[in-house]
Amino acid sequence: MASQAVTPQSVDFSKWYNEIVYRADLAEQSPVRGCIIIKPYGWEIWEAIRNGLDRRFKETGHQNAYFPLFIPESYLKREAEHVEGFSPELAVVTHAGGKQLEEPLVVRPTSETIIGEAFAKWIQSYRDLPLLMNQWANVVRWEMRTRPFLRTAEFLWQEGHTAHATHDEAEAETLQMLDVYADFSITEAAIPVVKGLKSDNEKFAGALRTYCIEGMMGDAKALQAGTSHNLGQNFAKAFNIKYLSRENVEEYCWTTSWGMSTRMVGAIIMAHGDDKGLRLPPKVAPFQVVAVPVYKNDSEEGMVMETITRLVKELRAAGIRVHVDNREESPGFKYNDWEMRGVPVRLEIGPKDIEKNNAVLARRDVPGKEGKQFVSQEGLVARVRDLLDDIQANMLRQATEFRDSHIHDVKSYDELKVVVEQGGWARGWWAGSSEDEKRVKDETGVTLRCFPLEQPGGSGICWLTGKPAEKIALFGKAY
RNA sequence: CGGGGUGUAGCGAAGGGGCAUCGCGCUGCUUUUGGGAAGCAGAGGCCGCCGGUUCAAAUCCGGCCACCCCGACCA
Repeated sequence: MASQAVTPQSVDFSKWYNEIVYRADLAEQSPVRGCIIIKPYGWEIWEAIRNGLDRRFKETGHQNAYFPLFIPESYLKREAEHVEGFSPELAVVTHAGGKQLEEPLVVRPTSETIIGEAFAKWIQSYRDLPLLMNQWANVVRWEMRTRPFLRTAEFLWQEGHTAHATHDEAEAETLQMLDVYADFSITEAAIPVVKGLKSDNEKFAGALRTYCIEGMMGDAKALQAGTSHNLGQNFAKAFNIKYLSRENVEEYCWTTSWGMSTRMVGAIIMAHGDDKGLRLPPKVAPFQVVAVPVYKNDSEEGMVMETITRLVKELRAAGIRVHVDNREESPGFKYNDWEMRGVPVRLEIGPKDIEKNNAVLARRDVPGKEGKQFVSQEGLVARVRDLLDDIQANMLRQATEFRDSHIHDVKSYDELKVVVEQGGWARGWWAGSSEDEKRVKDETGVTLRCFPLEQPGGSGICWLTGKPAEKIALFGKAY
């Protein structure tokens, strides 16, 4: 009866996830395998993510621009590691205008190369640095296995691209944007992500270092929700991005790139959903409040709708996103429907409430009668606003508690295997090679998610190799 | 690309040579409505595609295509 925050035991996520995406009307399948049609309700969640990020980008001095969808194949080939990393998943255009093209065009899987080409022209002097750009775009990666939002053949994202005079400036930028992602995830998406450094195995093709934020989903699996790369001088050298220094010496730039995608919509679904459906954090919810009228006949309908219209007007004037559900369905149906769609607060108004000048508020994050309260219509706006804040904070708290109770310290391979069995992340001292990582993946299915930036200090013994280790690493199953 | 499976109404399924079926959903009307309502009347089909066998094919045979699940890639 009572609906709990999701645990691996309560929901079969593989079935739950797709069903919820489609039933909640976030998206539907497209004629092309692995692509999705994002429907209005899903799009508005993405827009909330977009707005949250874009505001932060402006605050950190980045400008938006747009670069072409098509990239000459030869561009990709200029950075050896980059082309090797992306080749298997490229979509390539060979014909256009009724003719075979002289050089095939790649549909961008990411834009480092074409933006690098532009940067090379734009940057002459140290006075042009740093160059801080961002673009909102779609990219295509022909993945073998896809899931709506979490991994689609085409996805939407923002990709930031910057150029700097020194390694340290580029590194500072990389870490700053990682902080931006973490701040957004925690304060708006209510997902307590871990900031970390990727291993060489998992880093971006062509990068010096890749940082990431990892979130724990409701099934205790890990999802990389954003990445920030320090590209070193690799792309600068491949694309000839040079500047003349104050000392009149020609130098290669240091570049960065960073991105967050529509995968974040999937992260919000997976991190917060329960067995009744979605639970959306108020800050990203398309509708923060849904008003459900309750009435028996036309005269009651008139009275109820009059009250609702008045209250909704007040709520909207206070900047709260409200939807009025006046469909010809039973109230019970609507309650379940909006719970499934994850609306944080439901406002019920019926004749009995109007008699007492009351309203009913039900919160999505607290299940059943516990979450339902009868309140006066006086001061409703302030009450709803407080309630939304409380829900936002409570959802972050729930997700944090869930995450922390599913991270386990391990000192041996056997202990790690127990964690894999139970579900969760294993945290332990790590001093292993890429081959060791691959072996662990083959044998258990878990991968090295990241080296968290917050390290306890000191040193220890690697749980696999027994070698002295300087760093703690997180291992977990990934999406 | 390997192994397994499925294609019949918008969705989910039954039917295995002889009128194209059922449930949900959809449309209309009526009664309902404080936690997923009910009755009546309707609409909706290239039975994945191409070929073969047959008086007759959704059904049997051959080929093809698409999609799903499990492995190798990934924001």
